[in-house]
Amino acid sequence: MARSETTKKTTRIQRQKTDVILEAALDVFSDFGFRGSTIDMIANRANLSKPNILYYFDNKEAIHISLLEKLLKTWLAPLHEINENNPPVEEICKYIEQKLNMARDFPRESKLFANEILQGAPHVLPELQGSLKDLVSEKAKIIRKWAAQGKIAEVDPHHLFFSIWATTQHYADFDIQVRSVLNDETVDPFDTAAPFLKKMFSTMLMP
Amino acid sequence: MARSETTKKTTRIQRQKTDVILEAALDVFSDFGFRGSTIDMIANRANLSKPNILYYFDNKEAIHISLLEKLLKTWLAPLHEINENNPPVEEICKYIEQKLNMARDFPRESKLFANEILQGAPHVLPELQGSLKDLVSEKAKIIRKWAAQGKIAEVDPHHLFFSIWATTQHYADFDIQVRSVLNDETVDPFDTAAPFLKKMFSTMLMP
DNA sequence: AACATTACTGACCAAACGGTCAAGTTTTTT
DNA sequence: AAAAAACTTGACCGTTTGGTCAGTAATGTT
Repeated sequence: MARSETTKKTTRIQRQKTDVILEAALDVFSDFGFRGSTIDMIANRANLSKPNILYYFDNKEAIHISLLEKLLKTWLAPLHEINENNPPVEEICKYIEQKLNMARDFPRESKLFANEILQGAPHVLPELQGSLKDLVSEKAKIIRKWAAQGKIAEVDPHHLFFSIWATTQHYADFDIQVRSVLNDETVDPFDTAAPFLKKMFSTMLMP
Repeated sequence: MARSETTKKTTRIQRQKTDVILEAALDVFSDFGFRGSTIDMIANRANLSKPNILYYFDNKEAIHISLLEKLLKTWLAPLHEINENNPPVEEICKYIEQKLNMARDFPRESKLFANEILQGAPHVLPELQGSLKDLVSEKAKIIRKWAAQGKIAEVDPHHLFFSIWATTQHYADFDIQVRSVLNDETVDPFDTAAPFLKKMFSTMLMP
């Protein structure tokens, strides 16, 4: 077991080093996937020795899981914020903007998550079937309520969320393809994506 | 160099075995990514010995590249079919349906491609910047023409394609997440996704 | 049947990898 | 200042992995 987990107190150095390691690991894992990454790559990026990494984490998998746990919390935060009492279309557009900003500002996290899901979610399947599913079905109820009240058009709430996730995360995960196809360095894909997506979803939701 | 590439003629056995190998490799690569897959895993799945695999392919990378080349051809076929002279919304909806059917019927190919792009497209970057970019800008012209003629609403053609790709492929690549959130084995996600996506995009394109 | 070509495999190798450990250094505590 | 605790690392180990090769078996050709 990693030394840092045997004691109760966390020291200053422990906090600093685990942060450095996780930061480096995010770089590496998001670029090469779990199996494509090596502890040596993480150690080099973090300017630490391999045994030093393993002093703070039990093994390679523990680093990965630690990253995913951190990620999941921030990843679901915007969805939590959807509020039944605010104007529906505004609320959805705000959610889209937040998700798009996250894709722009945290592309490594998005790719890490995409990698994990692509491989069948070996580490986060319980969370998908638990907290994520519950949160989504809670928010789906709100969407259905809005539709029943005539505030928005009738739409399948689940597919609405899938589409928002897919379109926003696409700009982080498929970044290289987006830029290859656009091939116009003067324009940031995210700047033009935001109005496009907002228009698309608000048009669909218009009663 | 692989024996099969040194001679001009391809024998019956060569065609059979390379097919078996590529089929097994698609299984493995789409599940574990390039780096997460081993030649032994492919050999086991194909019921062949490892050296026998390497008799037909130079190395692991050659199998991967061979798969990607095969994939790219069929992957872009539906986009080619978009015809300027047909009714715009129908034409886009047909494209969406074709892409969604491909995600349903060829999820392994979709995941293989997603894996490749996520890792920065090390093997297909030239194709993205070449044939894909050219094809997309050709079809973007058609979209803009339709809009100028008032046949559809004004939309950014590139983001339109990105959104179609993202939403349709999402059901293959993020399959595990989709099913975790829905958790309703009685309904096939693809069946309900089709009308949802068609409605979303046709509403947006309505002039 | 004799020969040539193609197909196949067990044994092997070097490099890469995840992980360990004893011994040393630095920091904190008293 | 001394003792204790926390931190760091070079050297090492067993396993996995991509790939080779010499020799054998099967297939096709004349």
